[in-house]
Amino acid sequence: MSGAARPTSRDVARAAGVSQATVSLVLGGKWRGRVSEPTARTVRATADELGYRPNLAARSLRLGRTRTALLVVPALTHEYFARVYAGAARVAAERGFGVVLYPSPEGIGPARDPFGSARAAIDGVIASSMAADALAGIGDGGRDGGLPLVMLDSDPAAPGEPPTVNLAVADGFRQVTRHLLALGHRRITHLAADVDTWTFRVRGEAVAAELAAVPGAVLATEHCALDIAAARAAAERALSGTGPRPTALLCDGDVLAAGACKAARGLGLRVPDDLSVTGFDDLSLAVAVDPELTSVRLPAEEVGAEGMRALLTLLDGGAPSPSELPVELVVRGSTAPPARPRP
Amino acid sequence: MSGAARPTSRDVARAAGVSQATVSLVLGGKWRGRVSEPTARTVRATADELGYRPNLAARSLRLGRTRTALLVVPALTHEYFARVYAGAARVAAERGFGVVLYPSPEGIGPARDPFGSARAAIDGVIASSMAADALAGIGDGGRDGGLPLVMLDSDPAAPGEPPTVNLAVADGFRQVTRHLLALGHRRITHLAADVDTWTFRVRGEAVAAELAAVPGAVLATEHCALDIAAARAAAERALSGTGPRPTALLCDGDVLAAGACKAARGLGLRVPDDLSVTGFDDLSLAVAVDPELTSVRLPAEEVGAEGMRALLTLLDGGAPSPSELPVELVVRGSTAPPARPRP
DNA sequence: CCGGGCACGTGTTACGTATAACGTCGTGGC
DNA sequence: GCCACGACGTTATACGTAACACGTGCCCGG
Repeated sequence: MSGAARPTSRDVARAAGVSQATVSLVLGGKWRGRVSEPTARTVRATADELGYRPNLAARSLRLGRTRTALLVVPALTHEYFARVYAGAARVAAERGFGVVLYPSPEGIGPARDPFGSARAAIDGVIASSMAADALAGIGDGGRDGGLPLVMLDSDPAAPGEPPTVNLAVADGFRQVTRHLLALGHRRITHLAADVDTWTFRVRGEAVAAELAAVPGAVLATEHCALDIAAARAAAERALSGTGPRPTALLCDGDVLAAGACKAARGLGLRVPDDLSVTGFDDLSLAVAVDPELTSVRLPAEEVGAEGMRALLTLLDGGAPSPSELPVELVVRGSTAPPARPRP
Repeated sequence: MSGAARPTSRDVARAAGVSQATVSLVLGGKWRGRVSEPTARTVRATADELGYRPNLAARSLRLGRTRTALLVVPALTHEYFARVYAGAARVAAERGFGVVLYPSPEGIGPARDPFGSARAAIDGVIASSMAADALAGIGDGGRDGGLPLVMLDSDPAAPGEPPTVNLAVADGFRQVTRHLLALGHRRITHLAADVDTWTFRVRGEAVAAELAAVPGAVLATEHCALDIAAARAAAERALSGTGPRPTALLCDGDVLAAGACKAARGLGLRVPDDLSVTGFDDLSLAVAVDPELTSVRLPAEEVGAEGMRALLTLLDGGAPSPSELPVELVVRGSTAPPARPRP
């Protein structure tokens, strides 16, 4: 069925009338001063004609490196992580590397050792901060097993931390908070994801710090899980509690913001006339809902790309410096000045 | 830095006082009647203690198989394909396989041979129909290069087609059409994606066939690209053309439906009171927008899972039968009986 | 008492590659 | 005229695993 077997470097050598070693040298690019130009040309032509592809398994075995990185993310179905993957894969491909995914424990089945065989076939790991829990469960009691590791969206100041690639999340939240304050909002509720990772922890502080600078501004916080239904329920709590109602909901993500909008409509409040809502992440969802969400754009692809660059530097023996990528406030239709208090 | 090197099967053998061959036999599971139970136990214990992991490169080289499949999808950022991946990865993991992604040519850079090195390290390919174009450009002039291949959402009746896993897309469109007809809609516009693959081609026919059975029902079709902005523009064309306005927009996907809803609101039409809109795919987006979309739920994970099962069957020398997975209409708030014609 | 089997392992090899170590041939310097 | 040396390749080996093809003893039937 499959006809001829894949040609090996020896087949190429035979066809070109040289030794296997020469083929390896030429195709490996380290032949300067060892093989003549015409011979090299012949070898390349022959390899091309036979459709030769080096056997990666053999190469990996010989070199002890696999040219494959592992990317650990909590869930690919979240657009942010899909985009992180895309960026990482792009940079990897440029350098002849592959990227294999480990998309969270619950996604892959109840393996005792979740990495399973992948562990042996990779040169390094890029791990999302949100996946740190999964990471802790693997291998030699939570150690990285000696594998080069790059962390995404993890606390850069943590002691003994591996190289990190971060988003300026705190800055993003300061920006969005200032945007609401500038519009005139003074009663703001932070709809916070109940996820205990660095990237989420810094948000509340950033919001509080900005509000503290404005006399009369009051902050409330409502926690919920990272899905629409939970966000809707939390927003309903925030909007129907006793005391004066907040005029703006500052959400930890576009998904939460979408839930908040639904809660508002359910309560007969119009967005943004009666209630301003802000998102975060700037997913495609942000422009799919009505009104479109004021949000904060994250360079997700660049996070993946930069993470991969850092890992490659690490593999080359270098010491990548921690990087922080800027984010950008995108104002759309879900925010407006607060309605005048009812007479 | 990394301290001790990874233990090999020979290290285990030395520590356990047996030969490397014995270790391989025991750990490979084919030792029944060849190695005594106590010896086997000792070997396993020693391997465990040393933290032995077989070197996958070596194993692949020896066996000529890599236990890795390639999944070709057009874009991971589309939730449907992320879910297909999840399903495929789950089944693969159960069988000790890995899944590597090839997420479209534009996503991975302008490599002349897009598969690049991945090509050599895989045992088989699962390809989404939408990625057929990308597939055609690779390797030996469009041939599959002898690699086992499973197609997802591809025409099962095409001659010489590899094994396929399909969704009952036509049935889904018949269901959604009947739903609209049952509500009383007679002027329906099909907002169709301008993608020329089987899974999209069959839709128009299905809708037309259902409408043909109902006297007085008229069908229009508007084509657009698969994104929100394009859908919105197309919907505006459909809703503001001459002649009687359609009372329902039947969309090829939730993304298009979201765009259609925005168009409706922009024109001052309420959904579903003035216009019914239906989606397809039942992404998380369907319940994020307001009103929630009547849609058709696709077992995306199961498509990936079934595709992987078919590939594994193929690799075992079997002949998987084409499978068609059922879909399910989910009625939500974006559809209602048409408004009475204005007096 | 001897030989055949059986239970239990072991020696050896090959997978395809990269590279260190080693020729070989021609040529130029002295 | 001879040696050293550069240019050009080749031979040989190791990476770690799986599995084929053999040993060893030992038991048991004859």
